[in-house]
Amino acid sequence: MSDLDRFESKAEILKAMAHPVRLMILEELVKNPRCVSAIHEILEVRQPNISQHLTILRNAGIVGSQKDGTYRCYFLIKPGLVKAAFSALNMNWPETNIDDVRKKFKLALENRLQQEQSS
Amino acid sequence: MSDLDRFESKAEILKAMAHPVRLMILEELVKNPRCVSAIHEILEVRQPNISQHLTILRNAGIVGSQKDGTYRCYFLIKPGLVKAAFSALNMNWPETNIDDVRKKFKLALENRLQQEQSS
DNA sequence: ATTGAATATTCAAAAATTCGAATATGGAAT
DNA sequence: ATTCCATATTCGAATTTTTGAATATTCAAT
Repeated sequence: MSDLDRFESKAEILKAMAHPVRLMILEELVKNPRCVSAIHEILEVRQPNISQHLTILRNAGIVGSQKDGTYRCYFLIKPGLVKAAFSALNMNWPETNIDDVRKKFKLALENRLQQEQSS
Repeated sequence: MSDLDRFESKAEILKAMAHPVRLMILEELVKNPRCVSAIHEILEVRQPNISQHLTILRNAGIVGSQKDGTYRCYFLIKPGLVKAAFSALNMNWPETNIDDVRKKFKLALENRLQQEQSS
């Protein structure tokens, strides 16, 4: 697997998640499997559009679905992944200290210039 | 903050990360602050394009930068966020058992229909 | 068979993203 | 002052995403 390929599939997952409506859908699905009309009641988004977003999530392998009569039930294929992503986004992360950056950068730069000379 | 707004900013972050080249850049920055030319050496991407991707990451508040002479050093503003995101993506998550879904969905559906009647 | 409810698909237009090419800026060194 | 190096910006074309509108499909119930 090429260096770029390694990230293609991860980018696909992130891209599929990277939409406010789809995030809202996923938040619902974290709590419970839901059929389209249940999602439709919660979100102020037209039904065909919800189906479109669900298709995107399905194609990305993030959700799966199962029919029950005229209903279709959607669920998270890897709930852990979605939960972990949400928790990463919700966490109040500390911000980098700029002085640390300066130190590390100086070191990295010196190493790089040294390598250039020796090669 | 409206229900939709809550997810707008999270979607912005995910969208900014959701590109293979930007993921590669972020993976480098997890290890160390880097200047543009260092990134350019690692990735097979033209320099202006790297600057464009860095601008996207900067606008999303994911990276910051600091000048040193003609170099400009980029760093992660919230390394924890990026690390958590990578670890979520790298983890080998277990997949949902389809029978669990059936049970949960039946329950959720029944509750929903009951609520409709009583209202 | 027909109807109605739940969901999906198609199409088109607007908006956003992507990236190369060319060019610009800004600092260092001569 | 000029040149060189590191980086940024602009512009345009190709592609992709987004969403509404209209329509199609599928199943259940009558």
